[in-house]
Amino acid sequence: MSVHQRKERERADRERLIVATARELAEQQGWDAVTTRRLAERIEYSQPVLYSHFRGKREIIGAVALEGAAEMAAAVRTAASAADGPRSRVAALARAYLDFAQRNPAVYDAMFQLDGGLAFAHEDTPEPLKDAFAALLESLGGVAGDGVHPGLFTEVFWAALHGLATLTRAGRLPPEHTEWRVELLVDRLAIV
Amino acid sequence: MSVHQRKERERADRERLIVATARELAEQQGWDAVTTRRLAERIEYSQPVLYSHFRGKREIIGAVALEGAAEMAAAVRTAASAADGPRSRVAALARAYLDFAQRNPAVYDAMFQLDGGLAFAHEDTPEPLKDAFAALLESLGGVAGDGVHPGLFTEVFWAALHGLATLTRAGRLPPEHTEWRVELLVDRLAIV
DNA sequence: AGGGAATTCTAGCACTGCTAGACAATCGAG
DNA sequence: CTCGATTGTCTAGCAGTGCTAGAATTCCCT
Repeated sequence: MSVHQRKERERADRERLIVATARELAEQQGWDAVTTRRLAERIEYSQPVLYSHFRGKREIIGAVALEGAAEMAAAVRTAASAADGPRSRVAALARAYLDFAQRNPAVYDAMFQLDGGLAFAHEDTPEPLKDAFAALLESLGGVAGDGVHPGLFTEVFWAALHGLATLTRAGRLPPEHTEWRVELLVDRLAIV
Repeated sequence: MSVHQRKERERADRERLIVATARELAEQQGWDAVTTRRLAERIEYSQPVLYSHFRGKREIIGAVALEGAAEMAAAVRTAASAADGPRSRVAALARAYLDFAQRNPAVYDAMFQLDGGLAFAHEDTPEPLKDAFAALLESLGGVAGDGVHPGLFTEVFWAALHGLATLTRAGRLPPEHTEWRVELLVDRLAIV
């Protein structure tokens, strides 16, 4: 019985190793460099081992995305709770969001840019994704303004942050005045 | 002399055919289905012909993106000029933008999601891209509000639209209340 | 009509995600 | 402690990708 448990533990360890290695490789050299061969070589197993843990590359991306969602939710909550007053809390949330996207570009891609095979906006959406949205809602729901549905407001605010994050990182927006853009966004959208 | 001209004309025709076919194929079956082999087969030439017109697949995507940028600029200008009053003009612009993204998903991907090898926010940015931004600026610069740089305001508004477009299309936002989101965005961001 | 230049195609490289089937390690029963 | 069976892992390969060298063809001009 104990042998079986040990094996399961080792298997779970290896699965975590795969996800962590994929993430590391993606952050270092981009997702294009994350091939099944390179990934297998880095974890010191052969390719087919990957397929005994995940259905395919897409599911590995999905696993990185879920990990990232949990971290982002935590980062956003931490930043929001450290601020006082609704205005500065929203601003802190926005900065934390953009900061996370900039510091973990590959993870952010896994979450929103690539196909990780994850369902969104359904009841079968994985818990970490729903929780990440909930983390935004907690701080944003209160500044939606009268008669505006908190969820809808959060969606719009989130979309704006997402747009800033992706356009900036893709070189579509000059990276200089990021802080001013955040200020403008918070000042206009949030009703304090 | 005239023979040479005819050849150049035919060559230009073929180049347009390549771009149009790539776009068509991408809209029909997604960019993943646009392989050099399939594309070559559809234009009834062999693969290497593609490389006598473009450096590679990336440049073909870039060509589709430029075509799309020109069309989007036109669509935005048309919608804006048909509206009266700054408020409804901004709303019309926003709807036109999101409408374009929804109706031409592959083109929108070529412009903003994929790597078309295009430079942004530099002086060597291709003209159609600069003009598309200019089209937004024309209608948005006037509602930036006192003391807010029109270009910066346009960037933020654009980012918000881009976020809505991508998150909606990727299934990250439920497609229902799109119109409400637009209303909220325009009401809050634009100062009329 | 035929030499020369421009154009196009055939065939192939190194790579991708993924998998069937051969092989090796491990476990439980006698 | 040994042996058969099960589990786990690897080797080798498939069909596909973007891209290119060099052969083959077509076309133009004298």
